[in-house]
Amino acid sequence: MAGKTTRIQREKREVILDAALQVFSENGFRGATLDQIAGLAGLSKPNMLYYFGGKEEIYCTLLNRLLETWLEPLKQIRADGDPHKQIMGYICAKLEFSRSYPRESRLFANEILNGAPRMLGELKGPLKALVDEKAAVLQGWMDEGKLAQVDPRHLLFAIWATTQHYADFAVQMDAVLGDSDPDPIKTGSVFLEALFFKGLDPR
Amino acid sequence: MAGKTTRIQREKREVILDAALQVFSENGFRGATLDQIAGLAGLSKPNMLYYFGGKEEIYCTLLNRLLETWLEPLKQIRADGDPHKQIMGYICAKLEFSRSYPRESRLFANEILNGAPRMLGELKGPLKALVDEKAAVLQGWMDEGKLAQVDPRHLLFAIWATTQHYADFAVQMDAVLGDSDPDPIKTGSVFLEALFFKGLDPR
Amino acid sequence: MAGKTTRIQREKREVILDAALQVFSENGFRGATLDQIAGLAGLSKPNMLYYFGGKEEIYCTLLNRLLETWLEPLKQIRADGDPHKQIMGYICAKLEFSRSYPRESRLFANEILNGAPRMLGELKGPLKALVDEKAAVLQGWMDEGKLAQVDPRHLLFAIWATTQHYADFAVQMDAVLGDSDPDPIKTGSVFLEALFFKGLDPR
Amino acid sequence: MAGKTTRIQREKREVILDAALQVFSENGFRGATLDQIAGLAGLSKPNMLYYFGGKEEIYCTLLNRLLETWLEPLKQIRADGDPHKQIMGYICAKLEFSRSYPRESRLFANEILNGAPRMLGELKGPLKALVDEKAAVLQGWMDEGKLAQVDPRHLLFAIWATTQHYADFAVQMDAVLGDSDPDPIKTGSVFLEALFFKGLDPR
DNA sequence: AATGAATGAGTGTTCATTCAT
DNA sequence: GATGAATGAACACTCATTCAT
Repeated sequence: MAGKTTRIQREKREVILDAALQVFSENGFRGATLDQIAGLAGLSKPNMLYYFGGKEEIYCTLLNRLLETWLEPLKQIRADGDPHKQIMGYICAKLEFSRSYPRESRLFANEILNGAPRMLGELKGPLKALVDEKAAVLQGWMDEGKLAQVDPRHLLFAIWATTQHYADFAVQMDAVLGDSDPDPIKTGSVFLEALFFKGLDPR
Repeated sequence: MAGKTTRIQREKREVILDAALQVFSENGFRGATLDQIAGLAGLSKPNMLYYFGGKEEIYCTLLNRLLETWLEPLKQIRADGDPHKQIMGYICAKLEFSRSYPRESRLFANEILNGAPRMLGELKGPLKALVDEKAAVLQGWMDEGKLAQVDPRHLLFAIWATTQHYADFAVQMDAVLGDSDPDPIKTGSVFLEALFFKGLDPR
Repeated sequence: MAGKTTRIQREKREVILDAALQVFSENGFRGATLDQIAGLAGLSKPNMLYYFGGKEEIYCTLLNRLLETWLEPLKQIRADGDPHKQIMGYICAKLEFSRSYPRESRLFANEILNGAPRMLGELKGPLKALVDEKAAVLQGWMDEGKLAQVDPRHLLFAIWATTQHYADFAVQMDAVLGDSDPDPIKTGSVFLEALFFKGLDPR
Repeated sequence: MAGKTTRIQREKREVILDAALQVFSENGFRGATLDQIAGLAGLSKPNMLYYFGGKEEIYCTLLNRLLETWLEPLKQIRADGDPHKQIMGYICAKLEFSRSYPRESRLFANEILNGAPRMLGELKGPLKALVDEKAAVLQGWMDEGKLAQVDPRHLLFAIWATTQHYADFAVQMDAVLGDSDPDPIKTGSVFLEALFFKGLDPR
């Protein structure tokens, strides 16, 4: 019995979160209104607030969820794998994320752009720790001569920047590309693999 | 007489625009309030609206100005120059822009992220035309064997993404880098030059 | 069957009324919320409204009950008793009421203070009648020389004011007394008895 | 010039405060609405909030003002005066206050009744200090045999209770008295002077 | 050119009450 | 009897804009 009720609750919460993701990613925290979210979710505003305590709570729920999946691909980089394969795999995973979850990417970008008021702790804590760890892995590969000697953290920044760009700046890309490229992310994938493969070649 | 008044008017408009840039870049269009801008500019709200018709007008004035300087570095790429020098120069110019005008970069990013409702025309028009032109230049260099064969537009995207990242995601960078890197843009410059130089090498 | 259900119903109603008394006396009618009351009573809000028609009904039920016990001590004053004993007994009874039922006293005070919108009829009817009756008793004692000649109604007002003060203004008393007086009502009892005894002495 | 503008502002603030006093004293803090106050003051709600930061600020402004005048009569009690005259003067002053400022008295009573959440500090600080000081004066008179030996603080409580009763419980008094007493405070004054004069006689 | 004052349309949130089960 | 869900009406407060001077 409790299971069934919970299922309904979960479903409604999902509907709300999905609508909220849409609205927050398009308008940022302050720009979004609960009216928009409720309307998109097909609920009355007070009813929505029956499932979530408030605007902030909805937003933070989204952010917290996002962060988990956000860090996941980077965690997959293993020191005992082939450097180029690992990095290419990471780039592809990030691009896939931009393709499948562009709204999440824009939500994240919006938060950072506005100074990350609700996520700075996560960035300075878990993210920094993970980057430190993986930067050491990259540095190890460079020291072994398997990778060009570059700053490992800035390499990660470049991967983030280029791959997330396909989600965050999609409007600009579409405007610039017109109808010429039916699948920009595919084209981008080919380009980025080439760029980073050659650019990181140790020779 | 009109000349003297105009000078004062221009100065006040500059003060307002500077304050507006600050506030809009930190909070986005909807997140910013005229109170904040007026306060930062040291004017009363009604007085500010004597110089600008409204919130939208201030914002659009900023955007329009921005676009001019935004396109400038790209225009500098000349077909008769050395490909690598030209591209490295562009990257440096973009990075310098991120260093000197991070607020402008974030303003632009915010606008794109939110769907570019007030700039889509500019993107589809002037920007697309310029990109088409310069993409042809890049393609020419590639055809001449002076540059690796890659998609020229996505190359531009990558340059934009990586260089603007130093302004738009500065908060994240600072969080991840801690106090270790006193000048991340300098480090980034070295890294990006290496990446793109090697990555675009025609061999 | 109806008897058994009724017993449960009565018990639940008691639980609700007790919680409501707590909340209403602390926050007034408008300041109190059904959520608070239901939470304190350990019931769900809709379930609580199964037992009472609404906020108003709960509140009025409390008020009506209160009035009965409120008038009770005054009724005990008998014309054939000893004047001083009767009056001292009344003062003591009122003080005991302030000690044992401070929440009821504050509920009453709140209602009067707010203009007695839900109790004015009771005041003008039963209360006035009772006061008129007992005022005549007091007047009789005065005419017989057993009590100082004072306005009997204002004497009652003074007794009400001073005794109820120990419940209604308890917060202020505690603040003023600090920790010096472990039992202010006891001290007050001694004081009030002295004051009224001497003050009403016919000599 | 600044003076004239300030005068208008002050006048509006006064109008608002007067309306707020009316509404808050009738309904308590939570029971009062800004709509009521603004309507009574003849202003739109946002315009009212142009003069005061919010509901709390209006309320606290009232409370702070009140406290000053509230303590004033008690301060007038002088150790070198005649005990009975001083006390009778204090009672009269308090009664006058109840006559002239019944809304202020009810505002105060409401705040205390609800636990004094916004005034407890003032009660424990300045009020307690003043009471301690004046209680010592009273005690001195008692030690000199000029006043009956009673607890001086509870004497003050009794004076407060009886005099404020004429403002706080006016509705009840009117209901009980009907039309018989055209000036209850006058009658009360006579009664209270008799009560306290005889009640505090040292013999 | 500048400002105090004013306001209508929102904006997040609360709450008593009702509905469906 | 009991509860999760839903809602309309309020409510405190914000904000871009306008008006009067």
